[in-house]
Amino acid sequence: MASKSVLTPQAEDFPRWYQDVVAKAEMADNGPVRGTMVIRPYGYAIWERMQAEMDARIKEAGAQNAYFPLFIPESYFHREAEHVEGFSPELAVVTHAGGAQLAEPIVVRPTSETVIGEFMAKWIQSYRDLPLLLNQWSNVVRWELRPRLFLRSSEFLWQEGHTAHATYDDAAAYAKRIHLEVYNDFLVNVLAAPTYLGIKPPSERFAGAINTMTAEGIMRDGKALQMATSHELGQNFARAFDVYYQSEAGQAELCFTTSWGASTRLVGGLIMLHGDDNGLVVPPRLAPIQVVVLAVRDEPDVNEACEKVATALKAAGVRVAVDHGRGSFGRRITDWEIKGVPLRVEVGPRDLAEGRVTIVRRDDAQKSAVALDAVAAIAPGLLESVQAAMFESARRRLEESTHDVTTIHEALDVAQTGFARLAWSAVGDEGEALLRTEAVTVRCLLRPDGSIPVSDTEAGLHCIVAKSY
RNA sequence: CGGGCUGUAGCGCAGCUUGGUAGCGCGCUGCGUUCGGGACGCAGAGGUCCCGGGUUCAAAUCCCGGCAGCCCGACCA
Repeated sequence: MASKSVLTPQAEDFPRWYQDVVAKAEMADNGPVRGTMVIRPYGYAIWERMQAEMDARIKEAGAQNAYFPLFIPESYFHREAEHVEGFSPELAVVTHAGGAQLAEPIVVRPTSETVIGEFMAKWIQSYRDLPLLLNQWSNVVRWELRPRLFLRSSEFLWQEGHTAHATYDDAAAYAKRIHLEVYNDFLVNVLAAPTYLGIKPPSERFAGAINTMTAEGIMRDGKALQMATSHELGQNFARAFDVYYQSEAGQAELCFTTSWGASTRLVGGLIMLHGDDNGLVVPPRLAPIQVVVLAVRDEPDVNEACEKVATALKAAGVRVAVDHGRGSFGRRITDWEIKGVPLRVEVGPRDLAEGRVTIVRRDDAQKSAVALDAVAAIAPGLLESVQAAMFESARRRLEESTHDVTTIHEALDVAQTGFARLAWSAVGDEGEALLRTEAVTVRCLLRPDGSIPVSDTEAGLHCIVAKSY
């Protein structure tokens, strides 16, 4: 009867806890090839919810979905010097196909700036064709040296947006719009993930970008995770792929491009941001299953009441699952807790005799007795309050884990367990080098009021320094 | 690519020192009893002991050579 913990406690061994959650919540398995990942139905359902929420916001921002090939000619990568230098070490390259060696090796895309640049050049003729706003949902391959499920797999799923604009200002404004209206809106309102929004220092920029925006979240072990990123590519890729347009004045002008992405890494972020010693905790607006209706006993009366509650919840727009399977009640509770379903409705003969059921919140384990007929009316509001409480508690953790310091050495100290915030001018190249000796990096630069700078050369910038995934 | 470690049932491991019938826990199958916080009994299924070679009457065990994986660093959505 007595339950010992199913998962390794976070405080004992955080990485082990993470692996336990991924396995026991049936989210993913390691694939047969090193670093690859099999995403199981529950993990994929969560990703599909992320996709749906982000896709709607991307379309709202005016971008259209398209699809470009997995295979890219190797020569494309050599057209942008920084890009090839940055990505070469992690490319998977096809040298043989159809039983023969290929004349030119084919790269399995690590990202698609190059191939999309090639086609932008074809499609853009006039200023009337701009801006061109594209997005694709795809898989990409990066041969990482130390893979971890969801956080850093050799192959991962993501969306990558690619846009072309007539002016620098228009490109910069669009990249920022995506960062705020797609990513931050999703992170705050769906994932309940507070982050620091800022720009990367030059050393951490995307290979080929002139400016990279990031959203840096804090995980429960105090490490940072980049949750999404938006790049201003300037004219670098446009120049490499001849993306010109004819202006109103009839002149040939080079476009300005952007790219931006969010990946299945967010699933790993979800686990480490909200998860506790009992498993995953999924924010209600994200959850593929928002409420599980649980029969205490597998008996006709109880099952009938479960179906009734579930039907009412569905009618109220709630995503619901019913569990009147066999097996002990305790075991089934534990399983649903590990999966992080926000609300559990327990239906048992004892409560039922009084016309009641018990509702249990996943986030704080609070139980309340509710009239059978009132569940559907109460649940939506309760889900919203769980959502709000989860964001608030994550926001407080972020705030309490961030410490203002003045020197690099203090920053190093703080970064062992959390985030250090200090003047960017106090860091410099030597400071960054020193931080690196302890696996600490500058996560982002931001203005004192927390807003996103235009460039790293702005005066008076702060920076966030931490260990990261 | 440097340093440390490990390959035995689906998963986690013992057995190896001292060679001799392949084991334990969890999981899985069947039946029964259970079910308000990981239930229990009984009966079962499941193995190229990472691969190749050597020593030996006999190798999971000893020797040689491969291969794979994990952890720590450099890289990274």
